[in-house]
Amino acid sequence: MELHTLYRLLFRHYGPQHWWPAESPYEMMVGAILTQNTAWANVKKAIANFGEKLTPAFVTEISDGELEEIIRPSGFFRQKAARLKTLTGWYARYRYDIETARAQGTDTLRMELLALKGVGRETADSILLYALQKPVFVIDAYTRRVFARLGFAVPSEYEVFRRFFEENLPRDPALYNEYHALIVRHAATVCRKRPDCADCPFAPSCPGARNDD
DNA sequence: CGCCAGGGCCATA
DNA sequence: TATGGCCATGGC
Repeated sequence: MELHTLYRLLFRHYGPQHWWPAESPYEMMVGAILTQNTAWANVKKAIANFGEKLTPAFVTEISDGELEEIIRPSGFFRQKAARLKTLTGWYARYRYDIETARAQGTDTLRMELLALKGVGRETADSILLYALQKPVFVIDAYTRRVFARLGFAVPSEYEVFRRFFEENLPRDPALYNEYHALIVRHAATVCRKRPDCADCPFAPSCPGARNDD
């Protein structure tokens, strides 16, 4: 089954997902840090704790301790507070302006993000795609799980798996955006809770095997 | 109760 | 390259 065919099945089944759920590019970046190995419900609590003050200036100015208390519900709050400071420091290079950052080349932006302590491949790629609208396909645990279950030989190397998507799909950020969102929607809110896969959009292609992660 | 969630860093072999 | 320990909260 081709990648784009699987995308159409997901889209037909779940419809548009309107990702990333954030009111600004900066809020999106913050969410990318906070959601590291963390349920989104906890991230929402942390983001809500910012109130109307979720801005680069605010995060830069408050103390580490205060920031930690705000994001506490998202877990790993000490390291994540430090990571937010680091990421915001990077954003300052572009005067906290998403269009200024976006004018920079994708490869350069990716290298800069990966150089930050606390920003790994998935976080970097999420920011590149969802905040900067760059054509980068995001790989996460759900992507591996879903495609392993579909019978794909999922590469152990992140970059290899990412290239697989980017080389077999049109170079379209909007498509990558929707595709990844649909994978998460499928894996996190339906497939996981219904092992019987009675209403699986991939049926009968998806064997529904559980020994895949 | 235990399990685990939209990772990443670091030490170790 | 590939594991394993660690970080922490909250929903189920």
